[in-house]
Amino acid sequence: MAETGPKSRMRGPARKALITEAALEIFASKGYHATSLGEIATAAGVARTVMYDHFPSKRVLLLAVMQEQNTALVEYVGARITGAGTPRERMRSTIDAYFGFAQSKPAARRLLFDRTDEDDPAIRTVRQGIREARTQAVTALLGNDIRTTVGLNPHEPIAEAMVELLITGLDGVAQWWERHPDMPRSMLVEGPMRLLWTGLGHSE
Amino acid sequence: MAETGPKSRMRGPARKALITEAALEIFASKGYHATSLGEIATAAGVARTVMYDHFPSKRVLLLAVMQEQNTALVEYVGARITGAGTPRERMRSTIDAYFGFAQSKPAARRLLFDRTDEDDPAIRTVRQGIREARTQAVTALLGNDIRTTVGLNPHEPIAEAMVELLITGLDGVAQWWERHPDMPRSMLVEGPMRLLWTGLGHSE
DNA sequence: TCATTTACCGACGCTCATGTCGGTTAGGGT
DNA sequence: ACCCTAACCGACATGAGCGTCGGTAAATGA
Repeated sequence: MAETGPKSRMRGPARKALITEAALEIFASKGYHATSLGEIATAAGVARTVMYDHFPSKRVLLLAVMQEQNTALVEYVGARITGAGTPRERMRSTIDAYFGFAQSKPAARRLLFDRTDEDDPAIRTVRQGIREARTQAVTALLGNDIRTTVGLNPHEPIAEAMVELLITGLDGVAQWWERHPDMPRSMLVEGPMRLLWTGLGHSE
Repeated sequence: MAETGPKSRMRGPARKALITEAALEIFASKGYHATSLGEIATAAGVARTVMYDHFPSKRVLLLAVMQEQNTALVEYVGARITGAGTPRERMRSTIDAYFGFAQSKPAARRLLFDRTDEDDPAIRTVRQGIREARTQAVTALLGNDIRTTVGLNPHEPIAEAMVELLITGLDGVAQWWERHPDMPRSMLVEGPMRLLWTGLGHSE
């Protein structure tokens, strides 16, 4: 927990920021149901009931944190994905940006994309929306290449499945990176680029 | 819930099988913390306390179901992955087998591989073991191709990351398939095969 | 038929977490 | 210097879920 000093009374927004920060870490590490508001409150240096001065319920708190981190993600990746350059350059840049996000905000990545606690309808809906936005963005990025190389209409369902393969695969690399943080980011960008652009079949 | 009739007393193992079956479905659909033993008991057609005649605790029940379904997975996929044929043929066969498992036992796939409820140390450990076994098996399957085409020593860490990319990517396709069940399995096998063997870069 | 095993259940105790309410006091505005 | 906004907290009510215990009656077998 981040002790801000022995005793001091903060202004609303500052305390709220501390709370969302703590909530992000704990929700991401333990999941929604396994974390209690008391835990988050303690980590934020405050009594449990103060939570209700800022958020009406545990669920709303989680949803607020998710929205907040999603806009952070969009700031990280959004510009790269629609930028200039060849598709290959844009793809490398996008992958790099996503790994940058995963590195500097690992808890946010987990909270947004790990499939956890989706029994709650509201949580499920929000996550689904975020995932669909990601899929759509990548489809727009790669649509042409999917057509010319794999020979698929990017609007056909099977093309969507291929985009899903890329996205979840790259996210899997990001998860692997959490367990092997010594690997330099550049290598994690170049590896998938070679694999995906070259393919496995060049030996035949 | 599967009503077995108005009233009849089953022998131990039969009732136990009903319980694990119900537990698989509900644990997979709602996650560990969000499901109660009472729910599973009702679905199994029995009072809640009967659960304790078969399993000492909720956690042990989940772990038992996971172990059970993991051996089912090994039966599905194990033979294919070490079978005969070119690496490409074995890879196609393995992908097909995994999709077959995902199709016929979607709840089992979710329970074994979705990253959920890993706050519990025991659950985390078991899942990690299952995932590592999967990674190791695929590394053995593809090690040579990774060397000859991507130019990586299959024992180097970065090669492990690439295997992780493949595995999580394919699992992502399986997840996508749950939401689009009309897609024929053969197409879901051929799509990734073309994508991964051909690569995206043949247009340049 | 009768005894024994065992599948099954209701009621209880306990813990833990959410959300409410009223009160207290620090600190900024005037 | 004083007031009053609002940041903060303790105590309470409520409910859900886990695990225990002792009892009941169905099935089995002799």
